[in-house]
Amino acid sequence: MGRTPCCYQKGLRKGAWTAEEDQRLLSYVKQHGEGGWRSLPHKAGLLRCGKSCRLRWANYLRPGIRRGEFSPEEEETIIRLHANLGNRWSTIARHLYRRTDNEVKNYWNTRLKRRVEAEVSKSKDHPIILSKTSNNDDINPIIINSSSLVSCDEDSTSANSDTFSGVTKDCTITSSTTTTSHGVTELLSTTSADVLNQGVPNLATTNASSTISQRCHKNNNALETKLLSESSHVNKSTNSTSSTSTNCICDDHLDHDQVSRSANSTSSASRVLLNKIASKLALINLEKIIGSGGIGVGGVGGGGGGGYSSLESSLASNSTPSVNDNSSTDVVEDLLEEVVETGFSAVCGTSGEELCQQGLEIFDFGDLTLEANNNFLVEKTTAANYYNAKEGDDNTTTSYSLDQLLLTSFPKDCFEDLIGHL
DNA sequence: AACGGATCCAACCGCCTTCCA
DNA sequence: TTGGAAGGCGGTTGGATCCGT
Repeated sequence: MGRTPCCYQKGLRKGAWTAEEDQRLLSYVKQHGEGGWRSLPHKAGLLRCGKSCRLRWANYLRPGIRRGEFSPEEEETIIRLHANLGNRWSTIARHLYRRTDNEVKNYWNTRLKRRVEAEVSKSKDHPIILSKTSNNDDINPIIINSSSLVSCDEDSTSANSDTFSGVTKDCTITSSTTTTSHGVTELLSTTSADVLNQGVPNLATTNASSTISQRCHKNNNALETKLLSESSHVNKSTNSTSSTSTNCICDDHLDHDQVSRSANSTSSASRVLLNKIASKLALINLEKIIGSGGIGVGGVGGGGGGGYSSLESSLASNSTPSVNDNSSTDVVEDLLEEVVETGFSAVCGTSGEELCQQGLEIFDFGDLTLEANNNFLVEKTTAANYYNAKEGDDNTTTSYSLDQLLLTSFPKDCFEDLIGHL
């Protein structure tokens, strides 16, 4: 026996709504407001179940709903968020101006899904090479195959998944002829310290973020030492044709020429892949929720008319709470949820005021725009501007290449610190 | 013009979460 | 703390429309 439909009742109408029914529903809700859906049909004189009324209102009759063709910007947003979030239509819809989840879902299923799958299929022949061919022939380059990125494991319960946030997923890395699975944190650990050193100053122009970059640098040095040691062991104990994830990861330098060659490709397949990487980076930047004390905030306005979320509006009032303040737990959880959903980067401080005093810059890694030259355009603003943001304020943008973006990862223990606080 | 397959999308269904008494 | 009601969400369906033959 199946579950009885929640609104099963003999004599109720189903199927397409008539103009008269719409009018009845519209005028009733105008008069009495939303809610009380179960009793609404009877009161409004409709032979429909409450659920059907709610859906009709939410997806069709509610004032302000935008209908019609999606703009290219909206399409790109859907593709990017879907890569991050999967089929979380209501969440995705919240990032589009006045679109309903149902409409976004339909648009994905009927148009975008096929297009993206076709692009991804094409991209199988265009791997992106992130690591150089070493002088040591035993060390093979890492090749992140585009189809592998697509197959990133979305199941957080996977035995191999990186569990630090519950949302960071495994990526399959193809190295020569072997295929191995890695958490994205591990993947990003391929960033070498000296390259990090070159890149971080671009991102760390303030005291506060310099502190973070120093920590990052320190961690990366330790990581590199460890990996080099492991690599040397592996290279001695395996023959030269075998390839392991370890000897890939320890490679000293990124090959900027190769990265450039891949990143400069103008094929649409490559751009789909770069967008995918951008999406993954948005998740990876969860790790930047860290800090040396309380909690700060990240994210620059919703953009595209998406409006401010509850989190953003609470923060915009310069009232960022301390994590030690129990009354602020909800806000902190909102922050985490927001970061998880959008990929907004977050940085630390104990209050909005303090962040302002530190002159901190806030980068919005959740909303990367892929430029014609295959660089990523990142919105940024100062904490002061963020907290005192007025509608219509423009944020500045900075262009980063793929490898520069890769430098923005931070140690995962920082995130765990924060979880500990909660 | 008629037919049939493909596509679109509003609406339904059932599970899950949240709310509240 | 608990259980029922209400609401939210995502998967799926089926009728309408489009389009090629």
